[in-house]
Amino acid sequence: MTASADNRRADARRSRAAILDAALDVLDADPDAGLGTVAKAAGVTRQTVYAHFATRERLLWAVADRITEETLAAMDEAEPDAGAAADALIRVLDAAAAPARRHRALTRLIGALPVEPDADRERHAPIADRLASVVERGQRSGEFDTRLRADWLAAAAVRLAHLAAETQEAGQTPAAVQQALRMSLLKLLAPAAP
Amino acid sequence: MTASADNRRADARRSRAAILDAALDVLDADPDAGLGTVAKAAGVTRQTVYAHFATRERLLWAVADRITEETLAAMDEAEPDAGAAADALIRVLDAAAAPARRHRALTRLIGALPVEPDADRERHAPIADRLASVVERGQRSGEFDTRLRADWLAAAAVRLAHLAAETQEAGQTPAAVQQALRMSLLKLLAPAAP
DNA sequence: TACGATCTTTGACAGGATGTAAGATATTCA
DNA sequence: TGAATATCTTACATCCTGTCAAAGATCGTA
Repeated sequence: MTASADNRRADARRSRAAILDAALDVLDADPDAGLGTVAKAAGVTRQTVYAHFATRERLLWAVADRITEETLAAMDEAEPDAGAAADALIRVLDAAAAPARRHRALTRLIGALPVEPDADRERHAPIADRLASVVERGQRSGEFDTRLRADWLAAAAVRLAHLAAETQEAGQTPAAVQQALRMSLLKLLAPAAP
Repeated sequence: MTASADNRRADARRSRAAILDAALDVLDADPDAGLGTVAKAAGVTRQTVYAHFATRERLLWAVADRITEETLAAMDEAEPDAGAAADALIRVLDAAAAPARRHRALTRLIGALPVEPDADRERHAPIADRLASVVERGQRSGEFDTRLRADWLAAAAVRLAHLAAETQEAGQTPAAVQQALRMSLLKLLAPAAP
């Protein structure tokens, strides 16, 4: 009764992991690559891919989960509970951006998947929650506005961070973009004037 | 030398328009539909589609252009130059949201297309420009903050409007979402405190 | 270590979509 | 009406997704 809920699957686990790794690489380099290409990169047959993921879309979702986990880990490492809420928020936002930036094409691809809104929300819930709790901390401490919902503010912060990332890709200097983002966030989050 | 740069194409124009119309309908209902389905809906053969659009992707871009035009028209009808800048901005933003909402699935599909950042920016330029000039008007009149660039503020407003649309789809009451959006925009755009 | 269960491989197939091509036919404009 | 242009029909090549079945390899365990 030692820890092995995964009965009988030493090689199966290996394959699954290899496929996921390969999918990360291959599909990020070419989002239109077929499962055959992924399989080859994983050192496995196409049919083995199907043995683990019934459909292309399911594989994509599994990859999405993986990126989400990376993101969560990066966020947690950025110490959401330390220091001023505003600083923490920016720090965590920045950390969360890294994995998505690392897998740009793949992120686009996954974002384009047909999705029921509920499942989508549930998928992003852990990320949204972490941000929302930073916002809540700021609201409790008086740093942030309490008239707007924490989840709204958290989501808005994410959007602005995305915009900043894209603006930067568009060629503006990182410093200028960083400053625009920071000022925008501070204005948006600022508590009501007395 | 009368206006007919489109030499020799009375029926060709008809077909092209029919195909575009059909693509709007069909692909919005089912983004995975094949070109055969589009052709049939247009009352045309698949090969005729290829005669007008060398590839599926090109057809999609043509559809995107069409939606962009719809959006521009809707924005212009919302009188960007009338009244207070903040009201105008919200009004125009709201008008711009309608076409995208009308073709939800299609918008997703197009958004997922592989795209060179430059081409993408150029494509959205007319929309961004209109919004930016409303922002500039507000900046000149002292309604808006001048420390942030007008194009940044315009883009930020678009993101927040998107967020509002999604939040509403997620089940929150339109009134609450509208209010959150309005308050957020006003805070973000507000001029620096003396 | 040998067995039985689980995974993987091989090979093959069906269905469907994207593109391409050529010749015949119809439409348009002049 | 005649010449140019667009469309239709038919056909083909290719790629990708999914599915199936049987043989082979690997794993955990008795």
